[in-house]
Amino acid sequence: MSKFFAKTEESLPIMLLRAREALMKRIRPYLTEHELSEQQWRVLRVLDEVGPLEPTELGERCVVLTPSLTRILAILEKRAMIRRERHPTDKRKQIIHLTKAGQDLIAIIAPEARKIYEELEEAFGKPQLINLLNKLSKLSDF
Amino acid sequence: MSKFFAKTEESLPIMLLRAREALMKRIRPYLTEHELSEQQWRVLRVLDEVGPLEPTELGERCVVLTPSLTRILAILEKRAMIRRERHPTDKRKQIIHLTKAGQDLIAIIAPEARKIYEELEEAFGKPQLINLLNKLSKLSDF
DNA sequence: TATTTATAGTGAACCTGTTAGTTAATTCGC
DNA sequence: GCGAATTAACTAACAGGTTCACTATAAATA
Repeated sequence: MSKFFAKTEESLPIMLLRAREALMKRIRPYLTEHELSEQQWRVLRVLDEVGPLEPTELGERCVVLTPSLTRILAILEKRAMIRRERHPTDKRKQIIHLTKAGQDLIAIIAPEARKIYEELEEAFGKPQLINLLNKLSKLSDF
Repeated sequence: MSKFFAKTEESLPIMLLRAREALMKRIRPYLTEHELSEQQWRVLRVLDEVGPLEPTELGERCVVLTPSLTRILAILEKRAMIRRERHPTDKRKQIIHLTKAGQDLIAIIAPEARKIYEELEEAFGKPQLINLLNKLSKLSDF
């Protein structure tokens, strides 16, 4: 038996969970302050970076399944952070736009989030982080 | 600005999520087959490896918050996979035991799970995995 | 063209995540 | 010993994760 999963608590899925938790524990307070969930925050940021998107692609980029995204978009729409347009040629699709209010919210929170990443980079070392991201990327293709 | 979080989709939290998803996508079917959630599976495995535990410590080891654990234990108890004992000296506490039925279920599923980890090790390289686990461990202490 | 097949988004059901608040038991400080 | 603070477990409420089913539209194909 391989050593690295001798114990459940040291198994890769758990370790990925723990590591993520450690990060999010720092970021969450800033989001909570503005009544945003992690997932809502991801949706807003991706829309800001990539531009208007169809829900399906938005979900893939955010790693959110479409039933969850349906609910998230309903909430964000109610708060006027996003708006929907019909797709010009395919009536099944929508196009999700970030509103001005959404952009403004991002502008407020982004600097805080960036600061945390910079602390991480300092504590961890940039080459180590790059290496880690590469490994995670390979793992995602497994 | 650092390169490694230039895009939300390549940020560390998302990459950790993606990597975990890739793994769990393979493991989940075996759990679903036996009507177990990921979290229920973790609880059973930890109890099997560590022995009887108080809920608080069990939750920490499984990376499950106590409100979730309360619900999970209720389900597992109803299915007779675990049983509860009162703590001998501290009446606030419980001690959670794995039952024979729980052990049997683990014995059925564990080989399948192990096979997937071995595939991963082969595809990824053991040293790489060890290195990855070490990095994740450091990250957890951030 | 008519029929089948595939895709986009939603709805429902169930479990988990997260925060906040509750109760009972224990421990600490006086 | 007595009241205050702490701890263990639970409950409640709402959001998200996961699977399945459904509707509407589009694409494939016969």
